[in-house]
Amino acid sequence: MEDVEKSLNFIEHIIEDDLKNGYSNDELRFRFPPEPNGYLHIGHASSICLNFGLGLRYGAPVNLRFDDTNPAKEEKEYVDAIKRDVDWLGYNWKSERYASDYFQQLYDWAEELIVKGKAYVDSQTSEEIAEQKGTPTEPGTESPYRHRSVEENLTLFRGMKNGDFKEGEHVLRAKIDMESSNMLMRDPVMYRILHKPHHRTNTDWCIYPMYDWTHGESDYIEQVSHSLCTLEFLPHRELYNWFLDQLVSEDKLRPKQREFARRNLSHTVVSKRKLLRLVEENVVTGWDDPRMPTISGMRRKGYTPESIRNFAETIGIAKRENVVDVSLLDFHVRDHLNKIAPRVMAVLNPLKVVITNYPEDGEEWLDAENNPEDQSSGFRKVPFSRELYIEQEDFREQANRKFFRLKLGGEVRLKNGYIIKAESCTKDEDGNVIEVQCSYDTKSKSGSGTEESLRKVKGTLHWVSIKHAIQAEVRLYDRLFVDATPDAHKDQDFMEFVNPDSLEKVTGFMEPSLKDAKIGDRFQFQRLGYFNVDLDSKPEALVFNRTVTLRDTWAKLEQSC
RNA sequence: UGGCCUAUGGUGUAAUUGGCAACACUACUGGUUUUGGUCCAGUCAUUCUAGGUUCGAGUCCUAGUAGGCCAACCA
Repeated sequence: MEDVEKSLNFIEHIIEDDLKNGYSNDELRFRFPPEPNGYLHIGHASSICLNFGLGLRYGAPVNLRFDDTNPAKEEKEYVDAIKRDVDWLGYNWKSERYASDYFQQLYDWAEELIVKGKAYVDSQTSEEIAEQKGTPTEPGTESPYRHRSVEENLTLFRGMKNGDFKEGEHVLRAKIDMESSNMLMRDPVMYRILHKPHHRTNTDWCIYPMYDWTHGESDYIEQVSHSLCTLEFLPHRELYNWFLDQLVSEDKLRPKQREFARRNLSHTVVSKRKLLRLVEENVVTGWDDPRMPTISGMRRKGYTPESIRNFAETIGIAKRENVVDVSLLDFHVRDHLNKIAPRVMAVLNPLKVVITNYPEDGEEWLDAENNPEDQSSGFRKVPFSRELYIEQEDFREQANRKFFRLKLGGEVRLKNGYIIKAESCTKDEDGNVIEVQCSYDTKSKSGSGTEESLRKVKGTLHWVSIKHAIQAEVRLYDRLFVDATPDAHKDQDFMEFVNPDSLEKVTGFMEPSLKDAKIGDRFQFQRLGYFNVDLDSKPEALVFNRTVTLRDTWAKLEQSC
């Protein structure tokens, strides 16, 4: 009765089948295996939610494993950033692992393969090896070193390990099938010489295992039951299984690799190379710029972990090409923020309003509801006085009846305050309205219970008392790209689609309750959107980011007005 | 010229494995509302094509078509 039977995705179907056919629930184990060579982005978030979500669903442990087999690209800084991001998303890993933990075991197994005649040292250049690899339509040819003796292979491999050779002099290759229709089975490289210090093993090793020789074996060591990766690894599965065949013992669980389609977000690029260009060419301010699709960027922008998890859950997982519309992410961000974000009033594009029949030095503190979605959030006080700011867009000298805002001779309610009527306005020499003179209905105060206070007027505006307002920098973000698939155009560089107006900085005027806002605090600026306090913010100089606008039916309607 | 994967509304996923194509988002209607927000109700599909099997096909068979992946000492 409680929850409607949720339909399973294809990965869950596989697991359910395995459970029916002999796997026990406590054999289930997953892992999230990033290479620590960059920052995590929304695509990784989807994979994190898949693996950790499965862990939660089946009560199974999930390891965080760093695939750190290439010291040329990897750094501790990224390890730390990745841990912080996964943690922020709200997931707990059972155990923190590193492929580098397994270097010795991997090496020992490699010697075993040599002894069994399943691996050999090749002494050709990488160009020669590539040449012999053939093409997808033509078979490869065998290396002249393919039939070295076990003794010679062992001697050479140990020499490689001991640092007797320069980079590129030798590699260790698996001896499989140079004519396989799967290029990866044509004697793949297992080890290469790299005289580079590793962020964890330092100079202990100068040979490093390749991905294919490392990943499945690491899964095996950790007894991962289902090793999930993206579709481009599908051809690797045959090799994954071949390596496992060489060393799996009967009494241990044999990991399975299964592949799913990576999620693509519209109006976004995620490749490290492209994000780096955005950073280097100063299109954004850094990897955590709120416009970046990195987890750190989304965190800074004010997205909540819950909204990202809900998003990942909603889009699901499958095997076909996809481009998820970014509006779905926006929906989940709004959906969660609507429930948790306190409402406040802030004016970003001020127009002065003078209440001519309000006392010159008058001031009163009105009750304002913090969140109509959350009764427990209570009320706060908001100051009212004779001179206020409203948004410029909220006043027109004249307008048709679809304009539910302030116009000359018309009435409108000030949120939490009084009903006012626009009597006149003054303009500068260019004809721009710079001030509106209004009268207020003295008995119409919100919540006072008077007949006047219950009057219905079409339109409620947010506002702020000028003399009480605090000023703050507000950063208004828009999509970084104007095209849905910026990097899918053959003849155009993705940089051509950068939105020139993705950031606008304004000075906002806010109700004084915001004075003590702390970095990361989230608010709804009523009628405008959700905002949070940026990292750059200081107590005396607050900085807000617009996380996402409110849904705006009026903006669409406006053209027709 | 080879091998492998995929195809369901504008978008992303479902369909008890052969039994009324469902859910969410978007868009559009209307209602409620002291946020043009939220909330509520409604509208939007020849399941890539053509044949076939069947009482019955998104699902099975055959032949096409389209898209993707594979030739790093990257992961």
